[in-house]
Amino acid sequence: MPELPEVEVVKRSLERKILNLIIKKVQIKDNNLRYKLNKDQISKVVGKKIKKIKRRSKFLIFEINKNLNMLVHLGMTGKFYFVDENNRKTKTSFYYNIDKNKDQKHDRVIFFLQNEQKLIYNDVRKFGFIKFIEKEKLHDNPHLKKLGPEPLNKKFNLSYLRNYILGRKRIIKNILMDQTCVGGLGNIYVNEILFKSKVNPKKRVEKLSYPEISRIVKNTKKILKNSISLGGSSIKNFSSVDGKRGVFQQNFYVYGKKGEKCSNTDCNENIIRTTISNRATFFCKSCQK
DNA sequence: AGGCATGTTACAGG
DNA sequence: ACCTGTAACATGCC
Repeated sequence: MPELPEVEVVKRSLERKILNLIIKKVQIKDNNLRYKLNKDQISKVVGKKIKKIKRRSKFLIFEINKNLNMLVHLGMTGKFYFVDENNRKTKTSFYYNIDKNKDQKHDRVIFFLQNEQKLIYNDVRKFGFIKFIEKEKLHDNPHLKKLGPEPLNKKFNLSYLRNYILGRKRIIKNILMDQTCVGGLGNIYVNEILFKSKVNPKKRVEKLSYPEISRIVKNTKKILKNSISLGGSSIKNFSSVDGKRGVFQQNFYVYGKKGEKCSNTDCNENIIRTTISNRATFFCKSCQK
């Protein structure tokens, strides 16, 4: 589910709820996430305060008592939700599975917080992870070290991308998916960005014109910002605070639209689905050259 | 039953 | 060193 906009929405929602709360206890329900948590790490966290929450590409970074960081990646299906003292789920904008029992089955880590609330990390497929890292070791953490610029940062601009592309012989979709080029884009957004930019996902980067590169940069920012403002609901089961479903999904132009008519008004082609590096790729062969 | 799924990473081969 | 494709991870849904 979570690409940059979803992670950003999760971050903002968490900030509103858990900032400056003390972690009273951490319970591991299932320690088979991508990396195992160990007891040493857990004991360092207990009794400490969540001071700050940051996002770097698709990673969440919780600052705990200034010198300790908790790095979280949601993988494909990771999510956070809250349970109050009566074991009632608290609805938040990142509460996306309606079925309580099913949800509980995939609870992996429970953080018992100061105000009698539990913050639960739930992950169906267990591709996500939680890691504790000393603050001074954070900057050379292998997960973060090689990340490219944030797509919404001004460092990600025409000259950056033009330069990055220089001397590389890859197709544009793989470049945008590559977290070392730009950090935070995933399969859904890259499909959408290339459609809006009228660039064929298989186009080799050395053949891109400046206007095309420029459109890609601009549409990247525009699409991500728009999705964040809609609550980052790129997700099938997403349900926002007021119960509205899939707000963002309704805004897909190509992703999952195989066989449907191209949404450009002057075009009569149908959207094609193909595969690039094992990932579903949707495009209009008439509009995206 | 089989194919597919928002992500990352290791590996083999070019 | 750079690039690609494939498979693997674990689970559920259509």
